[in-house]
Amino acid sequence: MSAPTSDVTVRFCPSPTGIPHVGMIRTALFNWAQARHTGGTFVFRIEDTDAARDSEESYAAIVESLRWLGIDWDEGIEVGGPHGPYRQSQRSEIYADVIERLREGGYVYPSFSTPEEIEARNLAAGRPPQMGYDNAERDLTPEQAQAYRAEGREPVWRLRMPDEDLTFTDLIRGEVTFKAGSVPDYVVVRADGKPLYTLVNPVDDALMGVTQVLRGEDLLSSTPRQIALYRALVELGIADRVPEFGHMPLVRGEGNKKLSKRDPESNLFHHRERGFIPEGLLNYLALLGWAIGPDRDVFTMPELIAAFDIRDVNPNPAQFDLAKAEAINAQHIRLLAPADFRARLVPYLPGLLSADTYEALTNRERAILDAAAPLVQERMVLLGEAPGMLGFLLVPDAELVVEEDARGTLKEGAADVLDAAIAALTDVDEFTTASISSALRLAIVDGLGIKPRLAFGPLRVAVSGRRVSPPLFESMEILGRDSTLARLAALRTTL
RNA sequence: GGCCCCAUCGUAUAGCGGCCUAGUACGCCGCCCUCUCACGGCGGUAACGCGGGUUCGAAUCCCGCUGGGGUCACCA
Repeated sequence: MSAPTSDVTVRFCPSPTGIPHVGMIRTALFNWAQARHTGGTFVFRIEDTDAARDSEESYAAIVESLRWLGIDWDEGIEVGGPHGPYRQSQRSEIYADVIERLREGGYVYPSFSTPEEIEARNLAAGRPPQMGYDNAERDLTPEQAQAYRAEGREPVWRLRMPDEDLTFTDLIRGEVTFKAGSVPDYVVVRADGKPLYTLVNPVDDALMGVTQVLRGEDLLSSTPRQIALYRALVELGIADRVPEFGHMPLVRGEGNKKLSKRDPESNLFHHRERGFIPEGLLNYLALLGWAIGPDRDVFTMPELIAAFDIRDVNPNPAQFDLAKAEAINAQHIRLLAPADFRARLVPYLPGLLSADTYEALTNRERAILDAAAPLVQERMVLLGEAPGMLGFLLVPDAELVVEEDARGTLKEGAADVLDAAIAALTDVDEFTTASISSALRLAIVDGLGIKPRLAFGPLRVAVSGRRVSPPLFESMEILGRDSTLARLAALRTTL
């Protein structure tokens, strides 16, 4: 967020409906990366022109998402800038003025047909009903318009589309041409006078100096309409130029449909709750359509910024693969500095800790985390695994739950093993990992002649209540002698 | 249906005319390490949709086909 060193301006302009979607975040990420790579400006605008669907909750969630991920913006909501306001719901006067100029210039015309009438005309003419508007009112006379108004009809306003082929060079796909006549004149102003996305999006891009429009492929087919409007804005002196466009591939879900908003995997917060860290999720999302190099797929955001160029993005759709995402996340968890990792664990241990930040914890809690975090850092894929991995260290002995599948692993000799362990650990001088290890090996492996693999299973179950746990001797050291012995004895009495 | 986009292992990708008997990562399958699980190490499985061109030479360029996707609102 320093002064721009290039005139590249990109923007992220979601409409605040629903929960933040990973595809939407990927769009924000690529725009941000493009701005940061080029030294340009990243604008964050909100397209809330649909009062029926927009919500403040959604707005807040989107802002929170970007903040959590560390995607910052130079201009836009909350931070302001020279082209504000950045919420379209607050820009009505601006649009009213543009609409007036569009009318005066004859770029838009009133259209009185209802959707039903349009469909009826298509049917009557033997055209498929999906063909849409037939441009029937392009040349309505003032008298005809007056007649409609006399019937009490309020028109929508449509932009006159050019009658020739429309071509542009997509930054990701190269040259794209739409055939003349394939895009009908479209509505830019509702009957109630309120502008639509089709108008405000290009208008704001123009006013905010956007030079590259980078968005999802789902908007590719609306590009000719935007370019047509843009040309009008240029002629009216409202825009200096038509921006470049780049259409990013869609993020697909299982199968090959677009990742649905209904799918939990599309929900950014779902991933956060499960314990994705920003570094991991962002890295994975960047991999959907982009690669940093031939034999590498783990990288940091500074590395992404250094290497990113929207022109290198793949045009083909990418499937969201949770397993791969988790693997990438696991790698980033391992890359975290130990203290950083430890601190991030805290919010994922609700109910097991007395506070939700490391600093606010008790000394004992901090000591446990200090010792235990390094033991689990390379065993975790998601921070949400923390309660399962560390819970036994934070719970009073009496409240330890021995899980059924863990108890199920106990064999005949378990009681003898526990007895031998209790005896050995009672006598051991220093209750440290090294001495615990040697004492137990001496007593059980050597003493009872039981293979290590079988010797420590019952102890693990007794101490952690689970089949899988952090390293056993280290865990015992953290618990301390009293707690360890209490747990061994507790399990012993149930055999 | 019209328009538009896309096409390399199951997935994400590298490849931008010869370095490709196609590389990497995830996944999967073995083996090693090992107190569990991970980590790490070693090995394996697996792809250029099809057909025509262009070229000395094509995964790479062109055309067609096939397949998939997106979009056709007074939503964005």
